Amino acid sequence: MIAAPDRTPLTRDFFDRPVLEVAPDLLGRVLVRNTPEGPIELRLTEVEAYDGPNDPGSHAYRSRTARNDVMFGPPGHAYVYFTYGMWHCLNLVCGQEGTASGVLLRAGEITKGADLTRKRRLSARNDKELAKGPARLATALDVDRALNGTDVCASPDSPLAILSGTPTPRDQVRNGPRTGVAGEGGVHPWRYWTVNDPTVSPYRPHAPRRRST
DNA sequence: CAGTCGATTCACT
DNA sequence: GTGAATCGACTGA
Repeated sequence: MIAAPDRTPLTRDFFDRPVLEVAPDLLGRVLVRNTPEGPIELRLTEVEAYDGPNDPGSHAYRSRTARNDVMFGPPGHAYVYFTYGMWHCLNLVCGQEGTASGVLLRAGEITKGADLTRKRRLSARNDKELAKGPARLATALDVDRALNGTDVCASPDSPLAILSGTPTPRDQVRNGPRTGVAGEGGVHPWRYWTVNDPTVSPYRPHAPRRRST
C-alpha cells in the first residue's frame, strides 16, 4: 500500500531557506495549476537552483530590473520569464526577501489533467514528453507572465500552488551541471533530478549562438 | 538607441 | 547533429 501524496500546501518557511537546500527538497512535490478548463497536476522530477547575485548564471546576477524584480521579493512566489521569443519558464523564489535566489522547474510527470496538457503539447510523442524541459513544462501547464508573482503557498485552489506531495528520498536524487548555462555559471552542479525517471530532460551544455548577417 | 543573445524547442538531414 | 524560429530585455555607447 502506497501512501497518498500529502495535499497540504508547502509553507513560506519551506522556501525561506538557502536555495541549495530547497532545490533538492522540491523533487516529488506536486505543482497544481488551476485553469478555467480544470486542474492540472505535476510531480516534480527535475529542478535547477539559481543563487541570486552570487551566481553568474542567474538573471539576478547583474542588477535588479523590471524582469527579475519578483526574485528579490519574498519567497514562495512564482517568477515567470519569457525567452527565445517564444517560451516561458517557471521558477519559485527562495531565501529571505532580498536574496534573489530561485529554483527553475525543469521537468515533471503529469499526474492529473493530462488531456488538457496534450492539447497544448501537440509535438509531444508520448506522455513522458509533456513536461520534459522547462519551456515544455510551462507550455503544458499554460503558464505565462500573467502568473508572474503568484503566491504558490496561498491556497491549493489558487491559479498556481505547490503541495507537499511525497518528497523524493535523497538517495534517489542526483545532481550535476545546469543545462544550457553559459560561462562560469556552468560549472556549478546545481541541477537536481530523480534517478532513472523517464520524464527528466537530457543534459545539454551551453551552445553559443552562431553569428548572423 | 542599436546590437546582442537568451536558464529552449522543433523540424529536418 | 545542425540550424531556424522569434522578440524583448539588457548592456554599453
